[in-house]
Amino acid sequence: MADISVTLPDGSSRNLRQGATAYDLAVAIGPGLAKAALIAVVDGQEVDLNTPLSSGQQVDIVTADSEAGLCTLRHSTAHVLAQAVLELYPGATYAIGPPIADGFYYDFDLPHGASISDAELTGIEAKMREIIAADQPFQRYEVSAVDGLELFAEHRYKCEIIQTVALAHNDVSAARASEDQELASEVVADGQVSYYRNSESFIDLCRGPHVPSTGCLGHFKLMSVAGAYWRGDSGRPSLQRIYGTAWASRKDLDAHLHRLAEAEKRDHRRLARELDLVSWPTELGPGLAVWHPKGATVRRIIEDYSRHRHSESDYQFVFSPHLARSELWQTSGHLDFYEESMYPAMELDGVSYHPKPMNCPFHMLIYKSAQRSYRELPIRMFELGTVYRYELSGVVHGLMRSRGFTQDDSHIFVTREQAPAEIASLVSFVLSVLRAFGFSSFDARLSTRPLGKSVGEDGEWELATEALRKALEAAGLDYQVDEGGGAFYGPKIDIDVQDAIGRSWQLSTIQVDFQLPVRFDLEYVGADGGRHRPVIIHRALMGSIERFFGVLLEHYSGAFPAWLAPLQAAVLPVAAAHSDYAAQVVKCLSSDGFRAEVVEAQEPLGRRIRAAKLQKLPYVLVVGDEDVFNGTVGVNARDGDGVERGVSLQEFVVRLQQEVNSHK
RNA sequence: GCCCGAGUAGCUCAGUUGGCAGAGCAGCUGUCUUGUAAACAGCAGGUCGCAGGUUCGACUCCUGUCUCGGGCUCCA
Repeated sequence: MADISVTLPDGSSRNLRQGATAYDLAVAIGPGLAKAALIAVVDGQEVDLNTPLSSGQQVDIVTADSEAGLCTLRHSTAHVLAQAVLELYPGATYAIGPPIADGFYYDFDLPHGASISDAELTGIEAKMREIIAADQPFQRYEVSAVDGLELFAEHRYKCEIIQTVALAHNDVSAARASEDQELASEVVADGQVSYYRNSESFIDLCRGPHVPSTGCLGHFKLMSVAGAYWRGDSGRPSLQRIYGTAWASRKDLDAHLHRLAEAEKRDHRRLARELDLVSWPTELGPGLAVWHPKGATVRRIIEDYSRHRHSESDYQFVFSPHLARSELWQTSGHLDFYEESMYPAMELDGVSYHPKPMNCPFHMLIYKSAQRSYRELPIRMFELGTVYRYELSGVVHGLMRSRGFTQDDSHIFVTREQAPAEIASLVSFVLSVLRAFGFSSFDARLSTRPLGKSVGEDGEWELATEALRKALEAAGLDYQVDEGGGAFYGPKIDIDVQDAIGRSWQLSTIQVDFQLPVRFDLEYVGADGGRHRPVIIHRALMGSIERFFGVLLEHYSGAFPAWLAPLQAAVLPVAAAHSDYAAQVVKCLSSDGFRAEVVEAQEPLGRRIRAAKLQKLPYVLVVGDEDVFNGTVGVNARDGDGVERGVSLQEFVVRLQQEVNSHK
């Protein structure tokens, strides 16, 4: 009876009748699996469940438990979204709708440039639920590109995709190098195109696979609507993009929505206001912030720590002005490659000046101020240098993306021979400092030469790129390669940290530069008495102090560890009679270098404690009659459970000191 | 820069066919003198982002503009 045999992931094999599909296999394995099955992976390729199997194939039945299954679920939900929108908005056309992290989106073009408002999402969602309740099958068809063009004749974006794919088929190498890979992956690649039919009236161009029917879907929510350029190109039409999230179960969906709510609570812009750290008066303009005393205290501690670490590691501290003659930026190459991000020139006494977008040229001039010997190298210059960059108005975002920010910027001048070892030690220095701030998970990215927008010789670029690669490998960091993502003057490593809720933030960057030494004609005298060109390594560790502060704020959700907290302890007298003693406690703490304040007994104790808790202070110390008599404090720790009465002041000081020293 | 959305008291937000501007919290004053997450009462607080327009009359409708938010593109 059984006339084909397939292999399962566990290595076992199973016999099936001729013509059996992947779904039949799932049924044969068990009813639970058959019910949960979404797609199959046959010999490494994802296919629909109704795909017939043949003998000798390796078959894996995929459920929503796996990443691939979840992606399919999201992709299929995107199709249902398209079906709903096309039904609800006659004349609308659709572009692409891929799965993304946590969900999916679909891009639409509405007739007469109409737009969809957030309020309309409810109606679209309702229509989607109707489609899901109807349990429509996703049926796959394959046709030639020519037939595809006819089938989707009314949908210009689909036609464009088909044409792109047809073109790619004619010239495979061109397709590989082109930006159209993502589009090509929408359909099959052998000159045929595939599409799916859900109902009489709805088809969508798609490579697939899809879940068997819309009834497999349902745990989703439409999140937002936004503009997006067709194929990500600001020169092309702007489409309406609807974002949604979709999960395998109600529970997963709820958990995701809960995470989003938690993330919103940690938004640094919200916390900055609630904790009185930073504000953005509109009088200043977009992307420009002022630091209030509490925020400034945290910032000062961050900067002092940075100075301390740099000092320990043989950096020399330098300063430079905020402006320089435009010729300097001409020499450095910024006006050729970076001008669109620079604040415009200002004329003074017939001379043109630009505000600085980077600190490097100044450090070049410092290097050049004397004849340098190989004995001096490496020279490591460090500056907390404030730079100004013209960021597009739509991208400024609190402290994370601003128009004025301070870099913890270093330029390290080395010989070619010293470069690899220096880079390797820089990577470990960077990681060590980041760890001191409580980050423990990192991702790195190696960015290579940007074609067309860079200077220098291929050989130099390769050498530098290799040195960076080796440093990453030596540090044991996982990294991805961003082809063409380098700066105009050299390749770079970027290091991202993951915060407490798993989000990634780009902070550190290490960039090798063979160009600036040439542009500024930098030299050193070698052991051979000859003149040689040094190599420069640009390095920002926190990147921008502003962004770093914002990331820390979100990472800790505003509850800074004691060493960073703007106020470490509030001292609360139970009644006015204990006020003098509270002042003594504060004086004692202050004299040991701690940050503490009395909160006088104008308000009931409970209210003052609540206020201190809302400010997320590490410690609230309550002092009453017993404490005055015994020289003790009542300790209410932010992270502890309950309160401790009668702790001697000395004991508390020791405890706080340990906490500060350990950065916990 | 582009698409969409939003700007009402320090903060969070109500405010409909266009007709005198509202609440809670915060602030101030007074009373209360308090032992671990919100005492009580009163007061004050506004060119409804800004500028035009429509209207007898605009927070409300229209236009422009600024700022903010979500995206796109870009990036530390």
